[in-house]
Amino acid sequence: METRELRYFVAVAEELHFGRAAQRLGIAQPPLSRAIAGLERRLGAPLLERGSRGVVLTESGAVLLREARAALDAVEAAERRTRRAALAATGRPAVVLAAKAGASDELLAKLLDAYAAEPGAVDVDVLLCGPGEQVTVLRTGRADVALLHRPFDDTAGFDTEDLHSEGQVAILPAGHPLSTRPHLRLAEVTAIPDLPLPRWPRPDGTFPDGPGPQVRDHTQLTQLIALGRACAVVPESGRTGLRDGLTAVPVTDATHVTTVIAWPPHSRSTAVAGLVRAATAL
Amino acid sequence: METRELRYFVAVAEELHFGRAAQRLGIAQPPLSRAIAGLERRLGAPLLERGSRGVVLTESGAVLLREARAALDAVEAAERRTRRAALAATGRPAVVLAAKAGASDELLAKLLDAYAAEPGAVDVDVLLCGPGEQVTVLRTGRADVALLHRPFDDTAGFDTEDLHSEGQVAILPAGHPLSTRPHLRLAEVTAIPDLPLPRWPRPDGTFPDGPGPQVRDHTQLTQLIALGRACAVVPESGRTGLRDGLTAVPVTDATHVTTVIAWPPHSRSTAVAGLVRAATAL
DNA sequence: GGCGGCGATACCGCCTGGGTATCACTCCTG
DNA sequence: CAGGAGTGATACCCAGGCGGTATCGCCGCC
Repeated sequence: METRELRYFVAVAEELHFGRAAQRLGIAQPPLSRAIAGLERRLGAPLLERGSRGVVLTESGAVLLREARAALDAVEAAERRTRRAALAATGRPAVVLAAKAGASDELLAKLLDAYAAEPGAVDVDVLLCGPGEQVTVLRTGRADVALLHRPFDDTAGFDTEDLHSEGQVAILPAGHPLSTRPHLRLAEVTAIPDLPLPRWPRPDGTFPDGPGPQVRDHTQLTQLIALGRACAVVPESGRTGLRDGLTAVPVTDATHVTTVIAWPPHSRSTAVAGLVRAATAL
Repeated sequence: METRELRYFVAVAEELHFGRAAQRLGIAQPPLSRAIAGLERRLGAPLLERGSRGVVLTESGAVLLREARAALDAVEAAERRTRRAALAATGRPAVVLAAKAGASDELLAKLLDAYAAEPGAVDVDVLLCGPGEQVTVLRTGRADVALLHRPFDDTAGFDTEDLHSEGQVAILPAGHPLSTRPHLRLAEVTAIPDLPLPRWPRPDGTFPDGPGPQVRDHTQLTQLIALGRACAVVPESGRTGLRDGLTAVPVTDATHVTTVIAWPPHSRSTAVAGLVRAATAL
């Protein structure tokens, strides 16, 4: 199987429509039909059920979609990491660390300081990501190492070391009746009238259905809370540097959040190893 | 990057010789030279140093070799798993469990029994592997789940659950002076004159240099020990069903061996989940 | 029943991957 | 030192396959 075929299939499987998929791929629809048909023939597996109103994935198609995404990520990572290795060989070597924007600020600063103090430390490019993006950038080789947060991020497929565990707090508009309470239970927070929890985008950029405003980053979130249009439950470290007009109240029964440092399992980079060492020694 | 290019590069990087690589790939040498040159041009990275006596990998080339192998494994896994999904959809679904031949026999039997007793259990095809092969078959989709042994097998990149931990024993010919000892230290075993530890093949099939007979499987090993040509240090469970003429003596300071059940991190198979559940409940 | 939407098929042209022949270079070696 | 062997690069050609346009077959819906 060629990566071209996999890309074609993923496009069709995501669009569930040959025409749109072809458009997205920048080719005409007939070659796309042929390519998918060839794939099905060679695999001996039906991948799509063609109905008169678009297509749906078969069982095998769902398997291939998942596997193809992983394979394409691996190919993309191969390309990126090779390019970066070539750059590192000529110019100043660097390592890319992915972190969620607005999270673990303090930990991140300490980590960068500790690593920079190591002998042989190289430049660290910090790649700030939206929620959930770190896993993708790590898989596709745009980053060499990442700070993730269990259980929010899916650490499966990476090597990880736990760094820090913390409880969560509710962020409320200052002056809200509940903001004076010493602590809250999760059920109380989700049930606050007129202060719904926001909806975060899925990896594909779409939003789940339901109430609550759509939110893409930390700034939007704090702004919405300050405006009294939402509340949020975030790790304790998120209360540092809280803007005016917001209060944090511990949520006693929210799951603990563990910050972990994660890297691709077959990484041989000494820079990554150094960062991990510095992180675990914090 | 197309998988064809990656396969070409891996062949050259492994052979370190365009002619032999081309032969292995079943193509002529010139197209191979062109393909590699194109790859280097598009990546903007030198991959190989051409000397008059063959070629050597550059730094970037070593990175690409590692990444390309991973990517090709992922592509191969996509293909295999899709085919298997199609078969499962029509015929009798099954799950492939990889285990090291001659290891964890008892655990394996108990696991198969326990899983078979579960409601909704499917057929389990047991794929017996040579040492180190399980990791490969799991990565390339020839198996869905595997029993691995830390620290011998590299569990990086898989999800795992620990099942069992045990010490190691030295296997000696019956009648050997040391065979009556209640226990041994590792240094004593490695220093036995005329009974060297055997050499196991590397993943690519070649053997490391050094003393000791070359061994490919458990039968060869026990036979060589019975002949008084070698000794071995194996997990305790390897002493069950020991053939005549062999004795086992505990090695007190050998690292403990942990048997783990491992599966690809993004597996969604209910059969794999069932096996893992049955295994952890043992 | 006609029309619109969607995927499949037919057919064609060109790009590119693969083949053969040959070159350029570097070590050996007699 | 000349010649030959070995290795990768280059030149050139051919054809298979990929992508394009035109069109068909099928289904659902006004």
